[in-house]
Amino acid sequence: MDNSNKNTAAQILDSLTNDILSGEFYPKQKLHIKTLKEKYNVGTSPLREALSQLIAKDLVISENQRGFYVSDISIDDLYDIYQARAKIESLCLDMAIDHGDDYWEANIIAASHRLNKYSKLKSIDVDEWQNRHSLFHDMLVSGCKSPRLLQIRDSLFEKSKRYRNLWLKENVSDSETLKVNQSEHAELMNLALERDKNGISKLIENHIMTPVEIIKKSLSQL
Amino acid sequence: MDNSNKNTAAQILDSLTNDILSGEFYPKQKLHIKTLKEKYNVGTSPLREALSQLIAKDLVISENQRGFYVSDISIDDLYDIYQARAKIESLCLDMAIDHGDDYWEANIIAASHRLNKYSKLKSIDVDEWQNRHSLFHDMLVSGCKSPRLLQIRDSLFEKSKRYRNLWLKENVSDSETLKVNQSEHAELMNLALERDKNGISKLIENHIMTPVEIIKKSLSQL
DNA sequence: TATGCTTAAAATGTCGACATTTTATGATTA
DNA sequence: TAATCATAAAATGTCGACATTTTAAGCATA
Repeated sequence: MDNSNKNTAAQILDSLTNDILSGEFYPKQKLHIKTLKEKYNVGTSPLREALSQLIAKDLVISENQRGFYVSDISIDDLYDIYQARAKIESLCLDMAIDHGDDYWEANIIAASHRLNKYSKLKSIDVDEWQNRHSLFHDMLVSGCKSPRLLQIRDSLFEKSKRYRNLWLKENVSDSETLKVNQSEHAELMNLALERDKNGISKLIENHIMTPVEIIKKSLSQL
Repeated sequence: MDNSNKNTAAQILDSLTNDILSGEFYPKQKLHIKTLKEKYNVGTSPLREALSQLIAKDLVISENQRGFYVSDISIDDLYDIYQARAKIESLCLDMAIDHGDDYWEANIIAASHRLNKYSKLKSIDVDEWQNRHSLFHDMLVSGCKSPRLLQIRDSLFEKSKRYRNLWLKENVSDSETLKVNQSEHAELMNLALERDKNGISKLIENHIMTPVEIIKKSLSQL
């Protein structure tokens, strides 16, 4: 957020990441050094440093002497990422139920309330809904005290954003979908508070996998 | 392995990674640009690109204008990484049991045989044992067809190497430990072939967590 | 002695230039 | 016409220099 304390490389990393996730750069697109330098008004070094980090994050691939490319997307990858997300989320919830305390419960209830209220509005801003939605799920898994697993969860979620964007635009305003979605959130909260591992495991995997079919359709139309 | 087709940055990345994992650079050590340039005989750009990738892999941290440091290790992190590894490995095995076919079974049996034979030798080369051991576990999870989960598994395993090295030197030659270890491997194979998810889940988590206590001791002596 | 300030040394991060490799263009030949 | 080769253009990857920031040293002051 606050770029004032970041060096050029870190700032470009943010911009590039955002531009890839949002789809401004399309999959497999060649990323010409010269073009990027002009676009972001920077020199070679910080740009290449940012690209190097994106390579490690699998958002960019490179071939020696042949430059950089936005990594590809595919239906297989879509399915794989969401599948992995579902399993990891389930794992985190499992551990959260083991370790969650009163504050964990309270945070879930509060986040649920905020999401609930907003979902009932007539006109919904996608970004705001997304914030509240993310926060609700964050609170659910926050009881899982494993930094590494939560980090993996974050990184998978970030990767899924490229696909997720296709879904959000189409469905967050669809009230029928939203209603189903919202009842699942209520149920998730109940199962968490009841510490029902098996129940929440099944539900969360389904919940996360829900968009996949819709995204798959959008994808095959491209 | 074959560096001929890699650019300087990629080569240094390998060297740096290895030197950090092996402990040649100790935790929290300052990584002076100038020193590294002389050590690896390279210029600024490829060096900083390699460091950038190590940042993304959490092996290096950096503060703007204050340089690069080897990321720290701790008992908490040791525990967290191994815990995460145990859970992910269990998850992969679960999926492998769902999807594994005859070839999967055959590969497990073959890898088990190779590990078995080598473990019975009087003098054991740590590297060779490590190779066969890794391959056995690789075969077990290979039935899990999720590239992302396997990638996460690899990355966690790499991170654990910094700690694992402390254990290996002390215990791979200890015949008593090795015997227990070996019987667990046999049991893992049986459970996989019998498709016993619950059984293998418990065993693998224990198996992976075994070294933690020993490493913890080594760590607190440092 | 301890604290704060000034100045010098060292280190970081960025830039533009250059050498090398790849790609595109166009001519030559079968 | 198609294929091959030579040449020119473009792009990549590396280097060393330079500006900026941080750190250390030395000095003065309380």
